[in-house]
Amino acid sequence: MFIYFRSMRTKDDIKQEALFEATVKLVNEIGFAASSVAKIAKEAGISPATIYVYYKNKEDLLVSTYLEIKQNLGKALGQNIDDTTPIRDTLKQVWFNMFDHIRAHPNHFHYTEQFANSPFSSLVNKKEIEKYFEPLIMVIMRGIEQKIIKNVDDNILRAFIVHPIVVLSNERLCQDFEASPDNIETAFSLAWDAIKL
Amino acid sequence: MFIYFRSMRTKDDIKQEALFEATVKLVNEIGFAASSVAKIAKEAGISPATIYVYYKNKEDLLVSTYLEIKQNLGKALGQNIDDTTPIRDTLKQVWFNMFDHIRAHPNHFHYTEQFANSPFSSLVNKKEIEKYFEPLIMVIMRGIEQKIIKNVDDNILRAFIVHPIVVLSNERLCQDFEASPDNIETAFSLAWDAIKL
Amino acid sequence: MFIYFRSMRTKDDIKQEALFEATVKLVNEIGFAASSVAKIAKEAGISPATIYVYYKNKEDLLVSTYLEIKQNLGKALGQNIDDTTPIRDTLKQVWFNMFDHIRAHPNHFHYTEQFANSPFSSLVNKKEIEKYFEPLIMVIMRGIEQKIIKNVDDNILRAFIVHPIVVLSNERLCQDFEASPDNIETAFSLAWDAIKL
Amino acid sequence: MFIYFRSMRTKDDIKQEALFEATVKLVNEIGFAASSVAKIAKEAGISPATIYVYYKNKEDLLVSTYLEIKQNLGKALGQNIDDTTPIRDTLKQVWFNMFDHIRAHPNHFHYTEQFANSPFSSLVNKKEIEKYFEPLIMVIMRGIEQKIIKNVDDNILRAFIVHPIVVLSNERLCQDFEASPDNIETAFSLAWDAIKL
DNA sequence: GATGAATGAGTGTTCATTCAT
DNA sequence: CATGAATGAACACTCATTCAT
Repeated sequence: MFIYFRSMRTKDDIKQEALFEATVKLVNEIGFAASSVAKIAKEAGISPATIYVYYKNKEDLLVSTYLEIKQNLGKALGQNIDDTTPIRDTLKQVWFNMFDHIRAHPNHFHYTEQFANSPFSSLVNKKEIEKYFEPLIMVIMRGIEQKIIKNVDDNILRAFIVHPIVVLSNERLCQDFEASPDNIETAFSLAWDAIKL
Repeated sequence: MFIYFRSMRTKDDIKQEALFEATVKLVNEIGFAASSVAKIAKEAGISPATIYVYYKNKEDLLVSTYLEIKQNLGKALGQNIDDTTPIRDTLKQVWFNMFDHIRAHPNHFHYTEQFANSPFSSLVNKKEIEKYFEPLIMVIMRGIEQKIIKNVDDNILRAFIVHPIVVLSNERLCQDFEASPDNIETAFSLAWDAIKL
Repeated sequence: MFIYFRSMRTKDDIKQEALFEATVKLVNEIGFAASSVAKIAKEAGISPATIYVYYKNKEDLLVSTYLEIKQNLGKALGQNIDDTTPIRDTLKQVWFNMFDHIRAHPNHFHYTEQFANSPFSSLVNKKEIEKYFEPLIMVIMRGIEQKIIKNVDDNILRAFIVHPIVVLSNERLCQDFEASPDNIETAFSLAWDAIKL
Repeated sequence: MFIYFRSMRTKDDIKQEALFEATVKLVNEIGFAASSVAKIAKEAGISPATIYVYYKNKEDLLVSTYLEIKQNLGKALGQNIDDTTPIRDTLKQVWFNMFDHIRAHPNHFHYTEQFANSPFSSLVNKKEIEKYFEPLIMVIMRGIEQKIIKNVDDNILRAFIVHPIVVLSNERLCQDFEASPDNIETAFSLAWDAIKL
């Protein structure tokens, strides 16, 4: 009976998963612009026509893949966080969560970087993406209220508490950076110095 | 006859300049992936075949355009800087130089952002690019030596003293950020807090 | 159990009827060439695969639809006709029958016009179609025998007593023609003048 | 020098002519819907990509081909006509002109029939086409004014004086009709009987 | 130096049809 | 009986690049 259920696992899921992995892998290997439908299909071991059984078109495939990755990242960020912990410790936890997640899924991260600079980028609802990162935003707001964090423009704060992680994780920008716990901790202390009052 | 030669030489330069502008403009308007040789040629008012008189191929055109922009940025960064000024003031000058340059040439900046995430990115010699930014690097090194700036990994320092400008200037990342002198000054104070000892 | 079988048979008929209507509707709306199997199936509310339960292939579906329409037209033409009525009155009755039928089923008519100019046209047996129009042909032959109608080539007679109706009913050819009873009667008088001795 | 001029005949014209002929030939042989860009290119002995050097897209190729044929037909219709000839004789001349032209270019005629029932048909300006047939229209109007031709709806008159030619020339509609001078003359006499007062 | 013409290779996408369920 | 899944073949079209002039 168990085996029956396993075999019932619809081909849907298998193919769709293969497509997701193939898409991410190919974008990592040959870049976004060069990742054609035909090549993705070949990598996934299916016919190009089959992609259109699962997705409306290429855009749908790429955007869906992006959203899934972003959602997973959002989930990972909010782990092991509670309201009772001091602001600094909470931010540090988020900081490490992000580094850990990116190191565990480097090519997922690379995919999002590529996607964000592609023409498809404008098709995703930024507000919806931001939803995934609400926990982080809330902590920062609490810090401002408690006069622990500088009360400056949101964008500026994020440029120092979020983007440095992105930059340091980006192989293209920081080719020789070793993401050791020490280095990550050091980087966080700079970020904290930047935003703390 | 002399005039003929003169006009021939002039024409060259005009064409090459037109190509540069057309390339940057088109990448800004329709994105990197959609900027085909044919469209660039049309925008520049020349035949696609003529591009191959000036550049070996499309890659050469795009990379050359990138390098020229980067070189100009490097030059702009080093302006009004001398060894006698205090480290903080020097860095602040560089910081404002960069903001001013990006605001004066927003689509040059946008081009480099697009280029950096294209498949052509890997073709440029990073070391050569870094050369353009030597003045900035020297100042930071002096700061470390003088125990004014934290003695940490290069990449980390740059993530806080260079990339925040890039992030804040990127319309996609900071859609609603107003690059007012006040905001830029504030952002610099955070950057300085991050790296100063 | 009995009811079950009944409902199964009914369902068949419903599907086939839905397919007929969907085919005609789609050809009217998007044209013959653009009417794919997938779209017809969607319009009929069934799976594309189901079409192949009822028809051998696309060609079979389209040809069958054509033949059914033609048969209905043939039946309509022969209504209210008998041998005792004078030739002219009989022809006039047929003439009006045809106009009435076309106006009652404009998209059936449009379908046949589209079909006739499609690659599938050559697949239908012209003789079989002609069978449907035997009554009309018989009247004309009687008219010739009775020396009331000119004794000329069949094709010529038909070009004046049948095709004018088709032409005048064709929206593409006669965009601004109003098929009022007066106009139809007038048109018939021209047709009669053409063929009468 | 003559040879020089001959060799100067731009490749343009040769290819464009080949494309015209290939398009018409293919539509005659396999029908409008089945005439793909690739097949037309192959028939013309060029690469599919080359078609896009001469025409904006498939639609442009097909519409241009149609317009050229229609224009030629229009020119042919108006030959050997003057205002002094009696109405009937003039119409007869036009009638024969049309038959002659269609018989001289049967596949040009077949192409227009196919085109008119294609989705591209709606893209041509009907008024512009009608311009080509102005001479014929003028003669009919003169006939009405002189009370020689019945004063009825334009569409009706055309259904009897123009379309019979089209019908009789259409192999699909009149498979076994022999377009002998006698038959054409006979057909004209029916047409005249239809429209004359 | 400059280009119009030409193209093989590729693009994303839809097609009619089959088949296991 | 009915269908979701799957696909090879075809579709219209664009690509970067070459070459004769």
